[in-house]
Amino acid sequence: MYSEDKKRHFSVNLLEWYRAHKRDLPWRRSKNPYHIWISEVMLQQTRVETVIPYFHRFTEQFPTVEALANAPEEDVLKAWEGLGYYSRARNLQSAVREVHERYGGIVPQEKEEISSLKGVGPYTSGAILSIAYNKPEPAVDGNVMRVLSRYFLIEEDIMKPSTRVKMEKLARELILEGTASDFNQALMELGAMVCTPRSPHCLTCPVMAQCSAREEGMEESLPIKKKAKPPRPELRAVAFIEGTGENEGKWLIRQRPQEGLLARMWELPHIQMQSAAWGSDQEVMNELKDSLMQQEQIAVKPASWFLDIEHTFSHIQWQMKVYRSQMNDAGEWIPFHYRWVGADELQQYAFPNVFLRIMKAVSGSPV
DNA sequence: AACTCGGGGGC
DNA sequence: GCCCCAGAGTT
Repeated sequence: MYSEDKKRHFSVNLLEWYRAHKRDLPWRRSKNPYHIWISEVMLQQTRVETVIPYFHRFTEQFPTVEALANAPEEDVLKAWEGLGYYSRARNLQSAVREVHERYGGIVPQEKEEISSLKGVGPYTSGAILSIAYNKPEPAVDGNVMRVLSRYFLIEEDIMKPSTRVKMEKLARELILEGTASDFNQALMELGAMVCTPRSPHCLTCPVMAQCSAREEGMEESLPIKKKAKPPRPELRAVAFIEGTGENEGKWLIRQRPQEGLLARMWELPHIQMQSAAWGSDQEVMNELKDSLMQQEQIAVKPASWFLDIEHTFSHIQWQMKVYRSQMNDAGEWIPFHYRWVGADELQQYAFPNVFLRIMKAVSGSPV
């Protein structure tokens, strides 16, 4: 495969570089496996700078396995609000509850046991075992695949599972005796700070001397990655409903379904529309009124256009029109997953970011 | 193997 | 706009 000299040069120099240049990150200040675990789940597909404030709040609110295991799920979701991929939060709490009950609150050190926990895949299991327990397991994420694909000039599509398996085998071989914790973090640190996706800083790289991509002038064209499909557009009409009578000063919100996109989070009532019906505001408001009556049995009166807003997920793009609305009759019956809430109560409910933006635009202040 | 699942930062 | 980010689960 690759020469022992090339591999050793990589491991030795990368490790030395990391110990001199590593960033002072909150989750590097202890080896608490539970805290390492939280950080690794938050960091999935999420930047370090984004995670830092969430990590501080989360570990303060749920400082131990027991604290998170005993917390109401809605509190956990609220603490995750804005971070995205909310199944991460639900899976984390579910897994922490299993650790609490089955393992006495001790994060397991066996690969099979930790890998069986919800939300703990190949990367996260390796990251926890190596970083917290210094076990010689690979932790291959996007950073690592970029670094390895360049240094060893690997031209396989990193989106393919088979490529990740190959990278894990290689990464495992690179771990020197007793250095797994620092080495795995060093790989990711190099990818984040030096071997960046565009314009890598090769002149400051500790392993430039034997980097194959650098030798071939290919560092900018690796790794190879197939393009993702563009998100599909969806048209949605939103009713921003202000209460009257006994509900004066309150807004009508509803909880999303238990499964699927943004599961169990709260939102403003809205409907999806077909492009054929996506016409004038008057036509959209009529459709909004009729559909909410048919689908939810609530009598809403859309009154005036308020805002157009777009929100892009990984696979869907919501194009939304928001209408100021009222109910036909104050105090009317509403379905069980609906709720009238005042401005002070809104802070207890977890909302997807797009609805936070809408409510902020309406109220002129953060909710 | 393809799809689902958020949101933001950097260029 | 586009890409990518300390990915995992489901089909």
